[in-house]
Amino acid sequence: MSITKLLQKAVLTSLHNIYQSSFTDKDFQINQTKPEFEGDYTIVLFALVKSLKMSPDEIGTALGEALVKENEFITSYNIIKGFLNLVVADAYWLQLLEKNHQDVCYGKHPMNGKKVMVEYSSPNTNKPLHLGHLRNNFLGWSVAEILKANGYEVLKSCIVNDRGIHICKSMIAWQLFANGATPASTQQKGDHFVGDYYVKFNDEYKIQVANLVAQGSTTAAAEKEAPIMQQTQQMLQDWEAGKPSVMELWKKMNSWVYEGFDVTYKSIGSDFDKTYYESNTYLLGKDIVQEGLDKAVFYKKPDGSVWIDLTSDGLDEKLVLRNDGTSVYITQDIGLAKQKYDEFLIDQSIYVIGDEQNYHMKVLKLIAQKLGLPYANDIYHLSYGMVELPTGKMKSREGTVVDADDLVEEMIATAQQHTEALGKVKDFTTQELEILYKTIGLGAMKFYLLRVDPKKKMIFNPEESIDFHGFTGPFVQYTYARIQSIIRKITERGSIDHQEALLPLEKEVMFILEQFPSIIASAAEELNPSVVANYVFHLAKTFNSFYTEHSINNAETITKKHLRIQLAMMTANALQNGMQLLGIEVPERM
RNA sequence: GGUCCCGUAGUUCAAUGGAUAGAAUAGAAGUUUCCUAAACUUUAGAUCCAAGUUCGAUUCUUGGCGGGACCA
Repeated sequence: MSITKLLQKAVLTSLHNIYQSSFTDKDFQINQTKPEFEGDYTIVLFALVKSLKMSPDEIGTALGEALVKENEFITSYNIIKGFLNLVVADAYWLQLLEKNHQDVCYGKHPMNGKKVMVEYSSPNTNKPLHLGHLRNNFLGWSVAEILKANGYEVLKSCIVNDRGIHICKSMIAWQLFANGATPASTQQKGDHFVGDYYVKFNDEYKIQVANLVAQGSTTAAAEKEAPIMQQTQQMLQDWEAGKPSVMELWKKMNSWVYEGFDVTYKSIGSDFDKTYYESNTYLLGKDIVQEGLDKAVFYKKPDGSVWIDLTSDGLDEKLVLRNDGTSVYITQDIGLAKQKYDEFLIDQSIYVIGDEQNYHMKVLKLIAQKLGLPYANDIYHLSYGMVELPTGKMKSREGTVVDADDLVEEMIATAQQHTEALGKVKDFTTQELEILYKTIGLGAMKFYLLRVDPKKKMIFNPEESIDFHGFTGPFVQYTYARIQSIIRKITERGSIDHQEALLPLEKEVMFILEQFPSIIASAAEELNPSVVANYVFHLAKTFNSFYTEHSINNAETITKKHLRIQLAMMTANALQNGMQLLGIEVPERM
């Protein structure tokens, strides 16, 4: 049990003993004591003042006395302006250390029998991944790991947007301009190759529209009539009709893209237990439309289109089936949500999708609820903010989109430069160096994108992202590597002296280590990896202060040495486990 | 027009309604005969504005101002 829970229970018991009435944990708060006061944890007394009609000092004194008397792990107390500061016994921290310093599972929670699906990544097959996708991928993967560490069975899934007008655009452009070129013939990664034709489409389209406008068309008419657009629309129809030549081209170009994606996914460490393709799911949900009509949740307009009225929930009327009988995104999404639930019997369905789709996801959940679908309440949109550049939003038209592959390459190259400049690993083999550069470069990038609260939009500053100092992945990795270096030199282990008083920095590190299980739990509750990133940095930072101040191998006494070795081991373990939850490896040397 | 989100040091980020608002980076000054200086120490610097609720508000409410997203 965590120390805060122990304290909570102790306070409730003491309060009951003193005042003979029952309280709940909502009647008081437990905070960490501010460093300028003596103590480890603090009970805020103000909330009790009202119900007990006594001064904070009176309550604090009675409570403090009782707590110290009734609990071995609380040694003393002091009261300052309505705050009851409690000192936790050194023995408590020491037994925590002795018990857990070798436990590689420290911080993780037992299986809870619940099954969750996390859908993330979800790329389009008309262009390569960019910076925004990276935030999505790292978030999704990390959230899945965090849930696993909290005892959930997790399925990672991905829906590939492999059909539709945008896919046809690159197909048309390839037909028109490629002269049979392929990724192999141009030595290009498949996703980039296809992405280039998507760009070519837009270039040509722009020219054609301009020409039509010059000939007297209105812009709106020109955009509709441009020959290349007409061809694309025709191709979409052919695709839906299953025309063999179109299907063949579609399959060929998509396979190029998948080859490219595979390389990227492998390098950034994304993986999936189940991949859905929109070409297989886009017809789903039509049966649900009928069900909705039967239940009068949906209604039909005179033109035959089907709608749902969400105005009573503060939203709009929403189209669920077009008058030509084709479905819209929301229909498919409801269909896929049902399929996921039916196929895997999941308890919760998490969607890692950008906040631009907040409205859409709200509608999805609401429709599911109105239809009375059993999984409706377990749909959760993990909404994250867009990644912007210091100069503003990324715009493909202005060529400011940061490509994922380029970025990865750049980060690894930067890691190499820094490492070479420091010259600490000259004895590494070429292969070891390659692994190290990747570990550091990707570690820096993942940490940079995960350290911010997912809900908030973030600014990606290229210069800042390649800085390996301060609040960064390499900082944490470095702390880990230094500890490993010490541990490698250790020849003996021994027991620790429980009588010896803890130094402030020793205690501070243990204090932070104690919180690790609670941190993992709240990261899962909030579905927020930045909680872990902040924690791991804080731990590393505090350990580094301890490390410079106190020698481990040349400690004052042999028992101190044993204690500090255990402290270092437990810290390294927590750092490694915490980083693992973020999808970041830690090197033994750097 | 409607719905929603966001305004914290120069910059990028923290802070279940609690004590003197924390970090990082950039700035200034230091630390290496000693376990990896990708480190450590010291220093200066911020809650958009105005009301309200509260013993207490960065946090909750309302209204402004500024920025962003989405819906037709």
